[in-house]
Amino acid sequence: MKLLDIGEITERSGVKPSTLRYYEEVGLIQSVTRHGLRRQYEPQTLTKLSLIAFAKSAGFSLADILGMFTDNGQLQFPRDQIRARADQIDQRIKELTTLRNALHHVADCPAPSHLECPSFQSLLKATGKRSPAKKKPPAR
Amino acid sequence: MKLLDIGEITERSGVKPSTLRYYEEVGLIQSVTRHGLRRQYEPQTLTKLSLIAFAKSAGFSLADILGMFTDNGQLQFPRDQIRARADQIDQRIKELTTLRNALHHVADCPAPSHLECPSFQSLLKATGKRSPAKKKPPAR
DNA sequence: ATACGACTTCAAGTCAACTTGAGGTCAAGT
DNA sequence: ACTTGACCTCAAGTTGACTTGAAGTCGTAT
Repeated sequence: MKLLDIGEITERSGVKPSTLRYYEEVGLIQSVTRHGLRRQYEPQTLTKLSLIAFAKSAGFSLADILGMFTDNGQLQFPRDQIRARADQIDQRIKELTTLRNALHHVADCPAPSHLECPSFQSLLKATGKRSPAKKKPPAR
Repeated sequence: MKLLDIGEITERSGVKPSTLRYYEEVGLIQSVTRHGLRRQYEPQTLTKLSLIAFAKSAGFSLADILGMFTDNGQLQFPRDQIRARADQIDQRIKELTTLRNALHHVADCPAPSHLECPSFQSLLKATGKRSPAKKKPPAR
């Protein structure tokens, strides 16, 4: 089985060497051996990196992702967690949709200043009033 | 015109005192005077905070938001910027929708391991292959 | 007059996910 | 034998948006 240099991994995955070393440091990936000092990776590392990119784009943190691999390196992406995340994303989509509609409205609204636009005002109320405790959207 | 203590602003806006001081430090809000050492805010600061919360949730940074206020403190939310942001959000919505559908599929897919699900594989390819340069979604 | 508690300042710390920089190593090509 | 350049390590820096902590001030109620 042919092993890959870090440069090759970078080229084929788009993930920078510094990031790869960082991922190794936090335990996300491993290099199987060294050629001199140089890390040698198994080709399947590329798949793993795709997996990581995917999970990241789904809003999982690196720590979350770390938990998705079993001790023997197998993927274990619990289905209920996936569903939960899908629901969060759904929620986020709804928020963003409201936001986008609001923005479109504001952009087209003939009121001289946005503050005078009634929709904008009620939008402000809606955005500003919720959650005097937490502010972050569920899935970034 | 009745002025408000920082505690009152906090209570009515949900924004913590430390955050309010920070916002003042970066020039987003101002306190009009002091009562002893204590900042006193005009009531319209609450509106401004709603505005800030709104813009933040639309994906604008504090620096962006700072640029939306003129020197005399008036709101100036350029319509073309708004449209551009709306389009970015639209794009993000599409990405998230794809993602959500993919997640739902994966959660329901009968393949024993996700890696064996063909849709998941092509999904990985799609997520992992784009942009060997930049990785961040446009509007978080 | 004194205590209380709500505020104040300022510097430093936090978080995630990396990136940067200085200085070093090593295998392969000439 | 030597140069090249791709890699290495390790500590420290970066970013944005705050938060925390220690030590101090002040108005108001008792």
